[in-house]
Amino acid sequence: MAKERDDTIASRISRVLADRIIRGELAPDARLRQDHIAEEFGTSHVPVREAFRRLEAQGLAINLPRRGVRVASFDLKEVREVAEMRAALEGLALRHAAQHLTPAILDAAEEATREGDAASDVYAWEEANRRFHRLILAPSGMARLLAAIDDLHAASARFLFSAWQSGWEKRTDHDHRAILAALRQGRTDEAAAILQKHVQWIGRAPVRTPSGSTREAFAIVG
Amino acid sequence: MAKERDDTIASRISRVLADRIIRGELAPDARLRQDHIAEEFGTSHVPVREAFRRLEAQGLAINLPRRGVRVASFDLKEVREVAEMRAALEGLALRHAAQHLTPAILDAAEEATREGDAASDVYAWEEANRRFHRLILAPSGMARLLAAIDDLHAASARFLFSAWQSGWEKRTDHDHRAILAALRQGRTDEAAAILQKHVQWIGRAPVRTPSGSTREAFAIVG
DNA sequence: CTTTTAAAAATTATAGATAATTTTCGCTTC
DNA sequence: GAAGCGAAAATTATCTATAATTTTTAAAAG
Repeated sequence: MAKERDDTIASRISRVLADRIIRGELAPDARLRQDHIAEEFGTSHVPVREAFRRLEAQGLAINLPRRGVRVASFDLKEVREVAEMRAALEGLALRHAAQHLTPAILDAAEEATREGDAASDVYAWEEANRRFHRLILAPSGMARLLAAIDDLHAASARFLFSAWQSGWEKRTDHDHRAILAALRQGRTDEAAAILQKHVQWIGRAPVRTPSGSTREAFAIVG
Repeated sequence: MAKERDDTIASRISRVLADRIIRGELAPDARLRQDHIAEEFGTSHVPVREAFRRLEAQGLAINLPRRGVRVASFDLKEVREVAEMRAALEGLALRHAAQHLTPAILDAAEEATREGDAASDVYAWEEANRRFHRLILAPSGMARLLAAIDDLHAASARFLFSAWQSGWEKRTDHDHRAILAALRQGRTDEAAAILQKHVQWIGRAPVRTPSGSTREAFAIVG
């Protein structure tokens, strides 16, 4: 079992808080009070503050010195920005990963696609989708690039969960299959082109606002 | 004068350490001892640890839990990786910035190019080069993208200072001028294409190793 | 002369305490 | 009822102290 020996309290707190922010349990602009969080985790506030620095760097929280840390807010402009950054970086990663892809990896990616298609809620779909992308990009072996993409996926997931609070409908992911088909035939440029288009597809869904009315929310659905 | 009211000790420490790492005053793999740094800055080690988390996120340091923080090391593979990430992201930023560029901005960028050409040492050149890139990309208004590019520029500068320890020779930057010419004529795609090629140009220089022999070092020179 | 071992020193990670600042909330005034 | 004011409470940022762990040093054994 993975001992948490090489894991500080700070990193554990930052993972848990990141997850809550992504899932929307912590709403945009919500204050993150260090002493409250410290108490919840049964620690002092020192590791909590270190966790905050991590969340800041990931773009999930913003720090206003002396006035506390808040969950970062976002808007359609940022959804577009993240989509375009993902297109640029995932395209790059795929071009490098292509030559290292094995049939086994592509089969695993296809399985992830099937699981995504069968997902009955948005959380299951997101997990499968993220696994698909990671599977085909990780063989690039570009650590810095992959870390940047991971942070963008976290942002994407947040947008998605915010927009699709309920009412996920199953659908067949034709893009994923087209990407895999192109990769299997060695048509890397075509695979990268589909991928770049794919992650820039922004879906919209109606969400209920706190005031009871309805507005449109936007999110990356690739 | 800029009061340091909205500036924590931690952020000041992280800026100073980042600068030292970039300039090579702190060598790759050098240990960063929190108590020593705390003493130097006349603080306790708590803000030092927060600064470490920032450096980690920037890719300038790596943390081994319980075993301390070290200056991140790098190799030719990472130089290439950063160059390609810069090409992808700066290309994206320029395409968005183009429509917001004014003659005044382009004039300022041309002035930065002239200053870079006239620079007599690598530090002055890097400063002018970074200013050129920032000037033409900032009008994109894409905060997350620009922050990512800033971190990549920090990495680039580190590679550069590591390779060009001495012996900087003046040269005229034709790429910068070609980019500006294309932008002035509204040929955005051409400008972006030159920029993407430009930042992937990797120069090489001989460096003396600690053992007295000579090897080749590589760095992004755009 | 290398390897092993054990004690000593240094270092990290976290807790608990405190000063400074900001936020909250009730009271007053318009 | 809105706007301003001023304690009181809450919160942040930092420091000092301490337990746990790692690294270094040096001596002992092979």
